[in-house]
Amino acid sequence: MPRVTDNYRTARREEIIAAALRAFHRGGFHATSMADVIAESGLSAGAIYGHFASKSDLVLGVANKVIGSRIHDIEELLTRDTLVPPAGLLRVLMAGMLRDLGNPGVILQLWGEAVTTPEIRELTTAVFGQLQGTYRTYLTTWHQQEHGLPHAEAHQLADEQVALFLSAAQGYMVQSALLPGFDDEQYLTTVEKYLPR
Amino acid sequence: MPRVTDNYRTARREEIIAAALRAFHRGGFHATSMADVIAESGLSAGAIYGHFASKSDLVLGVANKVIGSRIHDIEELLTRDTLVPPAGLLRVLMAGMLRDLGNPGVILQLWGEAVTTPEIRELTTAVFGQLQGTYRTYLTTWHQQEHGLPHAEAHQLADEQVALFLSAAQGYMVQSALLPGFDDEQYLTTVEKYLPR
DNA sequence: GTCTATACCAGGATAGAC
DNA sequence: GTCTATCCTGGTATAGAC
Repeated sequence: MPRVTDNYRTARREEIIAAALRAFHRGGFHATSMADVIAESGLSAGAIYGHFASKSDLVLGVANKVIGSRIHDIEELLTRDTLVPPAGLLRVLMAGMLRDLGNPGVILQLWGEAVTTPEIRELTTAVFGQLQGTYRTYLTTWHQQEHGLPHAEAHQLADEQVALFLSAAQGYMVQSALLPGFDDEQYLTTVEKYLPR
Repeated sequence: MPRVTDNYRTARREEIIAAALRAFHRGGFHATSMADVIAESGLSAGAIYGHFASKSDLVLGVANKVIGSRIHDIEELLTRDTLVPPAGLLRVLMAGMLRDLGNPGVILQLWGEAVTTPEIRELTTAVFGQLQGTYRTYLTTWHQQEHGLPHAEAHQLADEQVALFLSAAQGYMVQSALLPGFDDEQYLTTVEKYLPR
């Protein structure tokens, strides 16, 4: 089992995915043809179909990439031991998203796609689950440490507050993608001010 | 200028739009073919192309319908003189949306589409603008009446809080469409509890 | 593994009769 | 205004050489 070849394969896949992401970023999933992706990648049809069985397979690959980065961010956050306020999580997540996506539009497209495409839906469900879980854990710890609540109480509080933070994240994405004069700094400040601390 | 004919025309258009909405609701904008819409409407290709120039024209018609209902809801709310708490607005808006959409998925698809299609984007921008404006007005009045704040102060407060309510609405849609165990009543209760009153 | 060239088809749109 | 039948393009995917 040739080790070098494996590395090569995955590298090529990444390369293609990156190109596809750029292309989709411009035109969305459906308006973008394989020819566009091919042009963007600088490769050929044959090369791409050697790595991805179909266009939807490629879309799935891109979705995994986009969403995998989020999961990575979350896990990275969990390894830290300094406890920033819950709203701070939001800052980190949104910054991470902008960093490696450039623009939150692709996320909205993914959500739209998730409504009707089972595979994509599974992905988004998984991420929301992760996000939920992370925030729940975070908030529970937070309420214990910061307000000295017993675990059970902290947990219950966390449980009911999770949805708000989820909304704050989702609202950020929608508004930054579609609201002309969106001011992200202003938004995050407001969230910090009003969401539970 | 035949008056009856005009009524007839718009009625047909509505009929077609309703059928298209049902079809899109099942399969999304892109996976749904004109053949699907035609079957769903019980009409023929010729009939539909007599009323809509193209598929994207039809999508635009559907978008206008979906989004027009929201604007109508908002205006309806503004005519009332009893002032419900700001979070109550949310209740009414979400209920209205579910009433005549059945399911918020189409909204997510619309957002995804808005990212790359200028005409759809204009529509969503318009609605967000309306929503923003409505909430701003509402919150301003609310803070004056409920907390006796002077207008300027109330206005400023309203200004910074708007984004939160927008997020609450957007989060509701995303979560109810894509989060398996979403409990809408629970969500609204939480929003009422934590968002500014 | 990658290239070029091409087969093949889904589906949007139209022509022409009624 | 609406119908049926059909055209035709854009775009996915493959065949076969290198």
